[in-house]
Formats: sequence, structure tokens, C-alpha cells
Amino acid sequence: MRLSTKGEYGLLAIIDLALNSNNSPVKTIQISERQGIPKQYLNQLLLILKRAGLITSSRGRQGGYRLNQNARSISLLDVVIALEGPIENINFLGQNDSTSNPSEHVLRDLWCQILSDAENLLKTTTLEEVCERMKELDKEIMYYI
Amino acid sequence: MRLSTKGEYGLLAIIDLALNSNNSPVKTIQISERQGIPKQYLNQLLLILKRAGLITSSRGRQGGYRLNQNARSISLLDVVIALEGPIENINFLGQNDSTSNPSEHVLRDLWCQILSDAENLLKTTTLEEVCERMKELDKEIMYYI
DNA sequence: CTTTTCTTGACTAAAATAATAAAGATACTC
DNA sequence: GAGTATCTTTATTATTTTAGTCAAGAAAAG
Repeated sequence: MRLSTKGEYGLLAIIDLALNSNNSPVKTIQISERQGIPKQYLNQLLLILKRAGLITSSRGRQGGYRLNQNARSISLLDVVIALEGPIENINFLGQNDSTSNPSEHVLRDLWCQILSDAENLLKTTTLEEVCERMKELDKEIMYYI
Repeated sequence: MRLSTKGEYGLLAIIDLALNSNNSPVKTIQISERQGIPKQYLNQLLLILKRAGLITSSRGRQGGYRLNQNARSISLLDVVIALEGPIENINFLGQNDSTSNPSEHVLRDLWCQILSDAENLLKTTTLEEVCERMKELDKEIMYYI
């Protein structure tokens, strides 16, 4: 459940798309500059998201990326799994039967609990939800000014 | 929140101590064999747990390790933090003020939520609790025979 | 047909992980 | 007190993961 820069950058990028790709596709370079992500690296991440079916691309002058689905139907879990692979089932050596080592069994059960809690939170948070929270944040900041 | 072998081995080792060090200290080699952990590597981990004040050691012929506190007062979080350091506050670059990037702010909040859920579960699970769960498991297995 | 963009695949540097090895210090036993 | 079993410390190494960089190719638009 650690988020590497891969996951972090990817999330920032797709949130950027959710906000900005409604009218026209968004170019890699634009995301790169807005979010402070190395352009070439971002390229790789966007391709991963594309292969996962979360975004679409078009080439040429007016090209760029946009969401492939409604922001409401993309969960953060979708994005994280696309980028970092299925959420780690723990290294536990004794992934064999539960008979092997009873303490591993207990630990594994506990870890499954932790991971499934995390997954649930990510699964129930959509890109749309994130965008709304950002708007709320903006409002709060406005009040201070 | 990923558990490396360091954390996993360390947890298995200290659970082993909770079960077996009541009468006499337990030697590295015994834990190593019971839990299938490379002996020299296990040494390092036990020393970390010792420096963290969770276990004590004695040298010489009857030497070995034992718990330094009651199994009831050692939480899995204590062990994990000793071995893997404080639970990762996420890489988020913009760890500066919340004004930087609003999407980072939203993501960071969400991640804090996930981590604190995980921490809570680990904090409220003690070594004693784990031992009890193991006994329950043994019972279940007995029934099958 | 030329430019802009995505696309692909190979390559690299740095860090973290997972050990291994060897020499030193302490305590028990004979 | 000699010897051995154990912990202790420090250094070294191999492998894997992370975080990129680079360069050449392919499609769409003007």
C-alpha cells in the first residue's frame, strides 16, 4: 500500500485530465508542467493508463489525452491498480496452505484486513469525488482572502 | 504499508518469543529453524528489536532472547515501527504547504486516512492477541482430525 | 509533406532489500 | 581460567525495484 511516484504521478495526471479534458484533449507537456512531472516519465504512465482503458489518446496537432469514461465511474483503485499492479498480497513466504505456520496464518489474516480496508476506501473514491473535494478546498481558501 | 521481509521476519520472531520465552531465553538458531529465517539476517532484526526496548538478550551458554514486556503491552505497531521505521507519510513531493497543488492536498488527506486506519488496527492488536488467535486456530484444526 | 503529437523499446543511475561474513565481547561450564 | 556458546558490531555484496532518460518510429492535422 505504499504509493510510489509512479502511482502518485499517475493519479495527479488523471485528475488533471478529469479537470481539463472536457473540451479538448490535454497534451503530455501541459500535464507535465502543471503537475511538475518529468515529461518522458509521464509519457510512460499515460500509456499504462491508456492500455488499462482509463484514458484515450489522439495523435497529431490537436492530439492529447482525455478520459475514456465518466469521471464518476473511475475509482482511484482502478488507477492505482493499473499503475502499481494488484495490491500486494504480502510477501508471506508461506503462501501455501494455512497449515504451514500458524503465526503466518494469523498475520496474513490481519494483513488482508488492512489491505481490504484500504482497497475499499480507494474503490469508493471516484475521480469526480476528488474533483469536488478540490472545489471545496478552493472555496475555503477563498474565504480566507 | 507494505511489509518487507524485514517486518515479516521480525514479527514472526517476536511472536515466537512470546510463545516460547516464558521459561528460558530463546536462541537465534531456534527461531531461525522454527520460522525458516536466515540466521545471520535474523540476528540483525533481533538487535533492532532489542534496541527498541521490546526484547532483552543474555549472552553465553544459556543465553538468548526474551520479551522485555508483557505480551499484552506490545502491539504489532510497536514491532513494525521498530523494524521499518515510522509508517510512511507518503512521498508526496508537495509536502510543503497545502496551497501548492490542490489535487495533492486531496490525495494526501485520503492517504492519511488509509494509513491511520492501518495504524489503528496494528496498534490495537497485541502479541497476546496474536497468540490467542493462534490457539483458536489450533483448536479448529483439532476438530477436523 | 512537414510538424506535432503519441508510441515503442532499450537503456541507465540510484536506492532499497535481503542477505553474508568476519571479528569482537560476554557469560556460562568444566 | 580455558574453552565454547551465544550475542554484538561492522563491513561487504548481490539482487531487485524505482525513477527516470534517450532515440527512433507512426499517425493525424494543417
